[in-house]
Amino acid sequence: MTIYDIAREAGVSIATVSRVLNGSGKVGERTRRRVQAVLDSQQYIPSRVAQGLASRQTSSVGVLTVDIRDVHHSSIAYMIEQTMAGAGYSTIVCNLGGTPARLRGYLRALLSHRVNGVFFVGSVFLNEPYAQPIRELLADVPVVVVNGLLDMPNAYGVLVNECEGTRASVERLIAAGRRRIAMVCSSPTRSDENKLRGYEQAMAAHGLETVTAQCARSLAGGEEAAAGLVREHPGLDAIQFAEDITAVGGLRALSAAGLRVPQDVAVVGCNNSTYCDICTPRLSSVDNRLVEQGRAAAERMIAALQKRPAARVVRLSCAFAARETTDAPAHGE
Amino acid sequence: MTIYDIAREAGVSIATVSRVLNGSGKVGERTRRRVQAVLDSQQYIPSRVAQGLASRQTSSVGVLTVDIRDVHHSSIAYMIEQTMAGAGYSTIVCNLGGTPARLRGYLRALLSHRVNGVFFVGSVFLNEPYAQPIRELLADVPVVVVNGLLDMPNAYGVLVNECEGTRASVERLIAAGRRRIAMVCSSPTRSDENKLRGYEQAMAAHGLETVTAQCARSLAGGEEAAAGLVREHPGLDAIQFAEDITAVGGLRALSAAGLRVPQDVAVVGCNNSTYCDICTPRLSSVDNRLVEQGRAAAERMIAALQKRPAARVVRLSCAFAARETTDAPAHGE
DNA sequence: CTGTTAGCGCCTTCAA
DNA sequence: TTGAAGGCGCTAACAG
Repeated sequence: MTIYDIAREAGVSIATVSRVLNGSGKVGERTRRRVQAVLDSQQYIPSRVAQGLASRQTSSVGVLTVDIRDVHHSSIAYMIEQTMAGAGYSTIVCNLGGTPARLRGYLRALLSHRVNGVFFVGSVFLNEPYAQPIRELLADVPVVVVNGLLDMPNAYGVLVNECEGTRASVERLIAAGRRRIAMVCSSPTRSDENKLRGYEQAMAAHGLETVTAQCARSLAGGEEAAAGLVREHPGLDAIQFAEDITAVGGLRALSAAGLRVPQDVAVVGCNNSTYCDICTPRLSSVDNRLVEQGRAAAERMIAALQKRPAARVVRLSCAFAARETTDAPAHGE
Repeated sequence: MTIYDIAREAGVSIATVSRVLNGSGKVGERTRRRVQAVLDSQQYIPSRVAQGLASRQTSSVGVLTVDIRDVHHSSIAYMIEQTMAGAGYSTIVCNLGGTPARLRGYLRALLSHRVNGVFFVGSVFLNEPYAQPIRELLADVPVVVVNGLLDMPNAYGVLVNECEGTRASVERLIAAGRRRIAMVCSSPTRSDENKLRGYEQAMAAHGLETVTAQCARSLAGGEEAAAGLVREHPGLDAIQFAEDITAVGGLRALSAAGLRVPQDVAVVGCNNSTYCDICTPRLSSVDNRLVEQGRAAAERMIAALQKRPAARVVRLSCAFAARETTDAPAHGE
């Protein structure tokens, strides 16, 4: 079924069919209705492939993510897909894995599909080994990084103030009387750098000594890190983690070490994921607004695709999700 | 940059360029090398859009899922994407949500993109409100259901023996001395029906009375269900859940009711997801092999795409992931 | 082994 | 307002 078939049956030319199909150009009311009737009765589905070839509009976008099994990434990808679908775009998802090795391949695939835009989920993509191929290959389509901004003219970004969010979280711990607070990072990204900076600022503001650790981004990683921390820093009374999953691991280690949470050690994660409600005790977490990140990214992309003017950067601020691993807030919060 | 540009620069015709591009037809070694050189130097990326229009091979597939944020679905989608990518296909994902309302729209979008195949993740798609539009619209491309089989000639499926897996799990509980075992289902799907059947078979085989409950597919749902169960069935000593997430909720309710797990009540989930290691105590779970499901589905699709003969159905069997919410296995396992 | 030539299904001037 | 005609970039006979 092609527009030729429709045109013949409606007794018009394909140009007219095309016009009613995408509401472009002037079409007489009568002919429009006649054509539309045929369109409906035939259950006609236009070929985006042909449309794409002729107009360069493929109505598709690509989403590059490290691993969609990660709740963090899947919730952003979900919002992107839903929002783009609402605007008539289909979403191609790519799971890159932990290294940039397959990045070029995926970008070439997306380009060969002539996607109209590309999303990058996560600040890893700001690292040079990723950023370089991106700048090199993606000069002609809008690019939006979720939680970051690439240095290229066609790039847009949504930035979450994780530095401030973490600072506020640590300030909160301090306000609750915690003094020996450690921070555990788990990935070499801008995002983690910002969180760390927030932690350092809060500690510095109160003249407190910092204690930091690095670990693998996994339950076991967080477990090890926390175990090491409490072993080497006996008086520790709080730990701020850069990820919920590592924080959950931390919870396990603390429990194993005979420490009570939050009485002896308070714990805070980051991402405010489902994990927070699943672990015991329920994990308090810095909420970096994944849902809003995803939606904002998609909306920014849509604006770019429609060449609507809009800010290059969308800024979001974190919230704090208080649960059971931190002290109840002081009076008046 | 098109094959015309390449052809001109290499001093050959576009047909030759096309041939070396997809290794079809005979091409002299010398010319092949010459063309290839130009291809490389120009960083040429063929347009799958044009290829798709000319050959109907778009090198893309669609994945319909209820909600990719669900770990269950995302791990299958992940495996599908990775496996398809390995075969040169891009994956378009669609999050349908809990009702079939938007199904037709998504199918039309996929069809207009002329995807070469479609995956359905989850046995919900076997329910008639879903199955009907699928049969109606998807007669011309291979369709594979992950954990189910649709009744149409071009459909393939991977089936996990969840009935048997659940039966084995319950048998295991019985072998450990449990007698008053309840089962909690959480979605109106074939999958849950099978699990329930397995439970019933095991109970019947030992002349035990069944106790079943239904709940929302969420932490709170499982929590409520378990709370109700222990309230109304005081002697309960084990609960088999159809999902990890509801089992985790159950854990919370049992703890709140002052019951110890597994001493007083043993608990088993299903899916063997990351949740199992995050909750406390760690959840034992029926492992329905999500990874293998995803991979098998993709491999089945690839076979269909290449018109390679292969079984219409791939059958997988469950395993059991023993953790802390069930008794240690009896000697000799 | 290589080139010529139709399409594939649709968009988009340009005329009428 | 409507139609005719030339691409878009590539594949696939069909000739040579």
